[in-house]
Amino acid sequence: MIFDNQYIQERIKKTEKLREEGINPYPNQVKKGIPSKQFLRENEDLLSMDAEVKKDESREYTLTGRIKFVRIMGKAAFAKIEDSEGLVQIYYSRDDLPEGYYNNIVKKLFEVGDIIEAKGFPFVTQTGEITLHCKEINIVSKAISPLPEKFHGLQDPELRYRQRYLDMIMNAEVKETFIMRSRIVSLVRRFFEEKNFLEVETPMMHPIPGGANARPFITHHNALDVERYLRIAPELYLKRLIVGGMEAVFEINRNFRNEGMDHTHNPEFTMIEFYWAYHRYDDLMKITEELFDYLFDHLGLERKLPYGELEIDFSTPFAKVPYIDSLTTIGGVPAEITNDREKIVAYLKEHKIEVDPNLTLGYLQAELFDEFVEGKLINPTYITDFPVDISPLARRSDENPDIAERFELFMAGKEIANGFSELNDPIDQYERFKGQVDAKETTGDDEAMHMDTDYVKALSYGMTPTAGEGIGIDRLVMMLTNQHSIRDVLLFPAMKPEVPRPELQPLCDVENLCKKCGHDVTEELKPAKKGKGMFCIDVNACKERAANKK
RNA sequence: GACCUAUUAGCUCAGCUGGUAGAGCAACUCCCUUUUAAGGAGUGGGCCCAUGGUUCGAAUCCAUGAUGGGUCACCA
Repeated sequence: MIFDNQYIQERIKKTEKLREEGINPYPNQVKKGIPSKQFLRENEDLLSMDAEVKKDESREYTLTGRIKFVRIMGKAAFAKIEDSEGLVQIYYSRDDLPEGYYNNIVKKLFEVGDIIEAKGFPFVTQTGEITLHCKEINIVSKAISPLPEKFHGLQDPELRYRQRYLDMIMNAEVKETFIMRSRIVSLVRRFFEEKNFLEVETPMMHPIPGGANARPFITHHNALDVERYLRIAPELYLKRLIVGGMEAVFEINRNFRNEGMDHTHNPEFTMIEFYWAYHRYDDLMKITEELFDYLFDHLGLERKLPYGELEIDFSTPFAKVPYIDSLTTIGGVPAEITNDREKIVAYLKEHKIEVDPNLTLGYLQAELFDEFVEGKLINPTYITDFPVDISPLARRSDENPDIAERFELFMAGKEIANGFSELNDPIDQYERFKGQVDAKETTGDDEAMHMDTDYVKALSYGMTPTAGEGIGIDRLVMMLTNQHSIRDVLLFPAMKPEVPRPELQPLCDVENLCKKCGHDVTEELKPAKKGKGMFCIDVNACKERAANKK
C-alpha cells in the first residue's frame, strides 16, 4: 500500500484528528493571500521605526503558503511559509489564538509540508526579520507525506526527475530554470510574431514519418485501422502551407524520436521550425542572429555566458565556416583527403573509426565532421554549404550541384539549429527521396527518409523559393541557463519505468534450533538467510557444543 | 550498445580487512513566549535494490539482473 509508511500513518491520524475537531483538512473556499514579496516590501518601513517593538497592529495581512520550517518554543512559535515567490516568517503564540487552538490544533496537527493561511499584523523580530504576527491560522491543505530533509533537501537525481513536484518544493533554483525556459519560449514566439510570421499547428500523427532522419514511434488508429507515426519533424507539413500560399509560418511544439536517451536527447523534445518565402539560407543566418540579440536583450543577459568550464561568446555576427573547409581548418583533416572516399575511409580507420565503405562521399564527410569538427565548435558558429546527399530536403547551390544551400549552427560542441533554402523542384525532390529509400536498402540505414509522394505532389503545384529553419528549444535553453543535461530543462524527462518491489513473502517456518549444534535457546540464535535456518550467535560456544555432541 | 560507478531509516549520509546497522534532520513523549538548519531530555523506526553463490556467519566478497549517474559509441 502506498500509505503504509509509518510517517504517513502518523500524518493521516492528524488529518482525522482535524476532522474530529470540526476542521476540514482540505477546504475549498480559500483565497490566495498577499504575495510574500509584496508583504515584505510593504512593511520595510517598520525596519526603521523608532520603537522598542517595531510593529503596526493597524495593518492586516493574510499570507498563504507551505510550511517549510517550524520552531516551537513552548507557548510561542515561529514558522516559515513559502509561496511561489519565496519564504516569509510567521509568529504565533498561545495567547494570540483562540482558547486551546494553539496547544491542541496548531502545535499538534500543523506541520512542515502543510499548506496554511495566516492572518495577522506585521512586526520586526529581535534579529530584524519582518514577520507576520498571527491572530488566526487555518489549514488550507494537509500533507500526509513528509517532505525531505530541510537542509540538504532532495539530492537523489532519480527522485528529482521522477517526482519533479518534490524537487520544485525543495529546490527553489529548479523553478528558476523553468521560468527562464518559459520566458525564452515566449520571446521566441513574440520575435516571430513581430516579424509577421503566423503560428500554425500541424499534425502530430503522420501517415508517413518525414522531415528528418530518425526512427519514429508507431501508434495505431483503431477506427481507420492504420498505423500512424508520431511526428519526427513538422517540416513537410509546414512547407505544404507555403505551397498553399502562406509566406511566413512557424510552429513551436514537440517532436518524437524513437532513439537513445542521453544528456542531450530526450524521446520528445521541443523545436521551433519556421519557413520564410522569398528568402534564402543566408537570410536565415541573419534572422537567427537577430533572434539571439532579441533574446539576450530581453532576458538581460551578458553576451558572454559560462557553460560549465567553457565561456561562450554570443556576440553577433556568428562565425561562418564552409563545411568542407571546417574539416581542414577546424578538424585538422588534410585537405587532399576530404574529397576522396577511399582516403577518408583510410583516414578514419587510422583513427580507429570503422565505417561502411559503401557510404557516399557526403556521408563519409559527415563522419569526419562528427568526429573531428563538431565538438570543437564552442562559440556560435555557422557551418555552411553541406553535401547534398546528406541534405535530402535542401536546395542545391546554383554554383555547385554537390553542395546544398544549408547551414547548421553549433555552440558548445552541440547542434542548435539547422536551416536551408528549401528544395522546391518536385522532380529533384522525388529523386532525392528515392536516393534515401535506396540508402535504406543498400546500407540498411533505418533512419533514412521515406518516399512521401503526397509531399512531392504538393511541390508539383509550385512552391515559392523559401528558406526554413529548425531550432532546438531544449538545447537553446540549456545554453542560456548553463544546464548540461536535457533532463534539467524538461519538467518531466523520460524515465525508465520504476519496477515495483514484489510483495514480501512470509518467512517459511524455520525450526528454532541451531543447524550446527542443535542449540535451542531462541534469543541466542539468529536467522541466516531466508529459509536457510538458524545459527548460534556465539560462534565459539556453538563449536564447543557441536564437538560435545559427537 | 560498451565500460566505470552508485543503491543502507521518510530525507542527507557513515558503516575499513566478513561477526549481524549508526549519525544528523524528520517523527513520537516531555521542557522552553523573539527563533533562524532554534535549543535541551527521552523513545520508536531498517526486505542494508533483487536473485543466486562463497562462508559456521554477508550490508560488506563473487556472479547475474534492475534502476540512477558518468564516460564513450550511436544519433542531426
